[in-house]
Amino acid sequence: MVKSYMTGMNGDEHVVTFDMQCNLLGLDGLTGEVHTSSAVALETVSLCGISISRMETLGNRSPLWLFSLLASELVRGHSTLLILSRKDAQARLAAFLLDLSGRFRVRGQSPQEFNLSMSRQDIGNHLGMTIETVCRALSCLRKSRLIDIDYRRVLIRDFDRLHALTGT
Amino acid sequence: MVKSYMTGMNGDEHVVTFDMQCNLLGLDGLTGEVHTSSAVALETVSLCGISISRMETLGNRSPLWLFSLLASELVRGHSTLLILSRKDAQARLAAFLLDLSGRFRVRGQSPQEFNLSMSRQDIGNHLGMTIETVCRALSCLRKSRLIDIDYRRVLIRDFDRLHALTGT
DNA sequence: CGAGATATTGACTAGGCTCAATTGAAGTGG
DNA sequence: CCACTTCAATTGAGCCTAGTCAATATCTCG
Repeated sequence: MVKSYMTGMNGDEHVVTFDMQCNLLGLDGLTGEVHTSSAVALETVSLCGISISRMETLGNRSPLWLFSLLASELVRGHSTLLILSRKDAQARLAAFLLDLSGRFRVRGQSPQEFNLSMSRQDIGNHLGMTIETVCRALSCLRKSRLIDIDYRRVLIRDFDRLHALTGT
Repeated sequence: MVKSYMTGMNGDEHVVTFDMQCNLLGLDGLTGEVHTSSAVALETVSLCGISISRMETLGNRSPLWLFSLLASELVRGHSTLLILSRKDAQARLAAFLLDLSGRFRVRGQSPQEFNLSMSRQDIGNHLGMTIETVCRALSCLRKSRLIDIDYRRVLIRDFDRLHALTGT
């Protein structure tokens, strides 16, 4: 798991995405300008660099593939936007956990039980809420029997109600 | 001015972007799947359609141009994300107005005085706040002598302080 | 085991939402 | 031209969610 973040000129950071295996990082650098975001690994990772010229070659060979990739990122961003601008703390957490769950699923790992690689701080930063609110919302979800959570270990107990909570 | 919005399955709408002359609409359709967003014109507009195959041709001719275009949208989305997740009502409005101002500027129109083509409702929806909060925040900015606003007519009186307010 | 980081929980406060009333603008038809 | 309707915008009062400040609790790692 790798987190990507942008840094404001006041030095404040905003966690934009958490990326996993097979994700492409640093697409924001394709503007030709500088990268607007940085990234740090949250655990030991191996990664593969792709030069701009290599990207160009790939683009020539199958432009639609690359377009759709970028467009997907665009759509993903819009979804995140929707959640951030309209949902309350619990709904955000629910959406966040379900997003992670789905990404574990497509990678053949358990969508039901998994470890959070990131701190509460990072989660809160990413979802636009304080670390305390993250804790409280998680506790609330636990008390409602929607999830079990013990530090960074998550077990999803009720996918349906969790999904209903997100309102999407 | 055209607004693009996504519709949740509960029928609720979220205004994702406001687009102007020379903007490309519907890039989300490049996933190859369906478009995730719809668009409505807020005033009389003329527009030019580009087919997927035409996009492919353009992509072959100058892939980097198209990449950078999509990447720019990506970065733009991330900035919006940052504002939505971290700023309060006044800062969001300030950022919104300055964004519009800048876009008028590059199009040779007055960056200082302009008309809002969209309703308070749309603004609130886009910025993730209620219509009442939009009004109150605008009134507050007016009382602070940062802007003049009369219905949809906006005059920016103090760019510096407005920019400072956004905290970016 | 101890130190420092991370997480949880509580009490209080504040910014934004809800509900409600009023004003202003833009038509519409007689 | 004016009464009437309709919708957008503004403003106020009260409430509620999430932020702030503060105190513990638990984990991690040397």
